[in-house]
Amino acid sequence: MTPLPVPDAELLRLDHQVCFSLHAASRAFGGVYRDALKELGLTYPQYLVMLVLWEHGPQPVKAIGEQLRLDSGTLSPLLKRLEAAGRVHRERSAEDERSVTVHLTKAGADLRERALPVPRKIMAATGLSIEEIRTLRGLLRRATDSLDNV
Amino acid sequence: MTPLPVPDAELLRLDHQVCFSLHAASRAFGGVYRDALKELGLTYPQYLVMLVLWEHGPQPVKAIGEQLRLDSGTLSPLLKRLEAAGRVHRERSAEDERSVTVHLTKAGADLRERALPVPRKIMAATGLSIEEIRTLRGLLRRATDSLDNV
DNA sequence: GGCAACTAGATTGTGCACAATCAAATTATG
DNA sequence: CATAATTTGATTGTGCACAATCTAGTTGCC
Repeated sequence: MTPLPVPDAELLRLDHQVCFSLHAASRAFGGVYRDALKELGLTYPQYLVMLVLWEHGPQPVKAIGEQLRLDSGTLSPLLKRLEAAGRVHRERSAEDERSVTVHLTKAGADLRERALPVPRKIMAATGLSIEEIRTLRGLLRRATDSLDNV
Repeated sequence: MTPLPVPDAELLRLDHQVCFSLHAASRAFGGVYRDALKELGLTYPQYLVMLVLWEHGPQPVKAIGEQLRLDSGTLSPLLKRLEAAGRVHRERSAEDERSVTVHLTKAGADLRERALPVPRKIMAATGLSIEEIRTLRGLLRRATDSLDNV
């Protein structure tokens, strides 16, 4: 079968829909997380960093950046704010002095307890089923992998 | 059937996946758009504004903000940059002097021609089929609508 | 050892997102 | 008409994203 040709102008309109949907969704999620995280004193990207540390323990800035695809220009000031807030401690490695290892403080580790109910709130707020969330995550992941290899 | 109970800790890990997927996808799209738009001299959010103007013609800042869910704190400086670049012209309305109408300049309107091939490039770069893109957009839209009503 | 290549972070500068606040204009209401 | 409430943008301040550049430390190779 021959696919129907789609004119450029049509695609421009569809693009409007798609890229806007993603942009809007990203900010809508951000807004709800912002509210949910306010009482924990975390911003959304800070929460991402904490999730990494809660799950995988102390690790260098480099490793955090790779998992979240963030560079040092974003992470350095973010980690300094987390450190100023007493959530983490940064420590230059003894073996390789170029490397800085980020540890949770006691307060940072304790914060995990209060973060536990957050995901359920968010998931409920999306109005999507677990199955749909899996589908969404799968499509996003495939798109991201593909886009990253351009 | 009774759904299996999912422990909080499990959800925290899933949350890691979901919110990170969205965040990463948003930035992955952003990166590819950034490259595609560089030669047009537009940033991604500026492109969103131009899409709105190309599609719906001159309109007040308020209307643009509603369509893109952006407030004046974001739009005001963005529109000033677009105006400085000669893409748009801002004009205070005669009937309601609180309102500022944004018009395309000739250069801004002409830019549409060069933007036409962009969506096809992006769509190809995602590696998703048209059908999958529709599914993705649908899920994002539903989640966004739901999240906005929290 | 000595020098080049590389790596980890930090810094700087631009632009976006959003909350809070303000000014000016318009509309509603008594 | 006069005042209050609302609406539209602009401004300010904080934080994130990212490119470009820099420093310091490490590794490879002769």
